[in-house]
Amino acid sequence: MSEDIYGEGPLKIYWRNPLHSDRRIVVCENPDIDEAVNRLNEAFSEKRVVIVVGSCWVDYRGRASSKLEPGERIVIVKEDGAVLVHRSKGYEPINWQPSGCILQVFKEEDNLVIKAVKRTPHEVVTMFFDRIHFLSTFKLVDEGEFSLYASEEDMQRAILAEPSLIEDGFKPIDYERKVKPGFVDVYGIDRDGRIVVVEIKRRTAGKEAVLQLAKYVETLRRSLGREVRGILAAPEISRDARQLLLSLGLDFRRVDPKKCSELLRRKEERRIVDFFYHP
Amino acid sequence: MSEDIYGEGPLKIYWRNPLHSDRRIVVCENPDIDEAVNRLNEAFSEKRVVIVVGSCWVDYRGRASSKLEPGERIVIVKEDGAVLVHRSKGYEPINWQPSGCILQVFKEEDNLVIKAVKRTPHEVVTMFFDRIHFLSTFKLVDEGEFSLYASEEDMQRAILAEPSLIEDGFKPIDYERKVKPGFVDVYGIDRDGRIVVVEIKRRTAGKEAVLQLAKYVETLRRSLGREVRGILAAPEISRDARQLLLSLGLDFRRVDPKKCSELLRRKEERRIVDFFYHP
DNA sequence: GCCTAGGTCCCGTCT
DNA sequence: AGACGGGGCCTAGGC
Repeated sequence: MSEDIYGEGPLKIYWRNPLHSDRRIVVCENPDIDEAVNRLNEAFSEKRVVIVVGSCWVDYRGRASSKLEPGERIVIVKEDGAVLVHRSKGYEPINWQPSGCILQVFKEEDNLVIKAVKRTPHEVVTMFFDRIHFLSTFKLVDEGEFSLYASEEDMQRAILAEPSLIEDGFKPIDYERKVKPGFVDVYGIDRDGRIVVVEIKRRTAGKEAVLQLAKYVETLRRSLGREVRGILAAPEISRDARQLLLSLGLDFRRVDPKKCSELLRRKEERRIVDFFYHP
Repeated sequence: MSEDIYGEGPLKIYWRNPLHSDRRIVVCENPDIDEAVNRLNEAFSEKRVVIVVGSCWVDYRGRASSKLEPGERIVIVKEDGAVLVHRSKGYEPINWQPSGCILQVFKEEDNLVIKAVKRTPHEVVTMFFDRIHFLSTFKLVDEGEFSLYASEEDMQRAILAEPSLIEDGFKPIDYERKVKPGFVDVYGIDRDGRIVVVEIKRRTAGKEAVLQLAKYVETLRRSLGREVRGILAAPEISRDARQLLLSLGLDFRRVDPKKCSELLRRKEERRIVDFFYHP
């Protein structure tokens, strides 16, 4: 068995000093059951993240119940009590417990037992290990922000379904329309009968987006020999891009990708309800 | 950096022998980027399971897109190419890729980059590591069977084996029967010879379940040109759903998933006993 | 490839 | 608390 301990600092490493108070990472290779029990108790009380790899079997009882026969798996226990039992294949854990469950660890008949209990609904996952290949516990530092964006395609579909997202009276004619050097996202006419080209961007539009729109507008203007309006639809536009947009006589319309995907979902829902109640 | 290698046998351990052909577990603590690239390439080509713990940021592009700013996380890559990025809290991975994606690993500007690409839909998850706390790769041996009880399938089988769970005189004719778009869970006739459609839910049935049943009843009524009864079988039904159910002239029957699985177990037991004692 | 439906779905939100 | 709907849902099964 070897053990390596890293300190708080990003690069300083403490070797074989389990008592160092700053230790953030503890790795035990091939620990015996007693040591594993100690390490896990320590980890659970300190709300450390735990990874156990070893030979285990698992019982689950709750809304349903299940039995997993022995085999080698990866078990993760997180700071908030979430538990995941992963096999060597597949996206999903074979057994699990969502966050907020209470953890117990003990030795029973020479096996390591980890019990994760949750209430409402009452559910119990019990993991039995007869061999632990390795066990590690961590204090992970993670303040990184996570941002999720809906797709540009959602925005396009939402605009086609609800053209007033661009402006009142806008009527789409076509989309993904081929113009010489590419595809126009949406193409239509405004309330005064003028041709409109819409360029959609899922994120803050920069000068590149403006130039792309300008290119399409210019191409169409020439090929049709008539006035063409250009509208940039995006959640935001950068200062420089707005400047450029105005100087080229183009318009900006704020469109939020998330709202677009919600709008689409609502439309779909209504379609189904209408089908049932007015068939 | 230390490294420990276990052999095929359950207890025999090979220390610091990276060339041993039987190695099943490789653990690298605090590896540098080049070593990590080598280990990962080796692991991916040998379809080993990988766990990486370190400081990383993640980009996702596909149906939607997302950005995860730097922080310490656990990344798991499985034999079949499934990828999971886990933060220190929560049941769900913050980023992921389902099984079947193609993996690339390389060094770029002193960072370790793991790229997981999937097609249909085309999706890319890119993970950048600037520090790796530890990296381990495994050949997990896992042939253990998994059994789940009290699923909707158990309820279906129980109803087919014991149709009085629905009502006295009910006779099932078919199950998983295809109707225009979808499948009827159980299909049969009641004591008065009327066609019955049964929709099974393993938990409290909501309005959606009622609408699902209504859809099947309506479709069959039209295609058969005769009366069709609809029965929703579930442990509970929500107030609103019950209201809707009644207004549509459908019935509810309380059926408990656990009792279904017990019934099946008892039937199975009896079958085995009968086989041995009255062959 | 599409569509349909289930899941120990999980999770946020609202009543 | 329950109820409802969304999800990069994932996954399995049919066509």
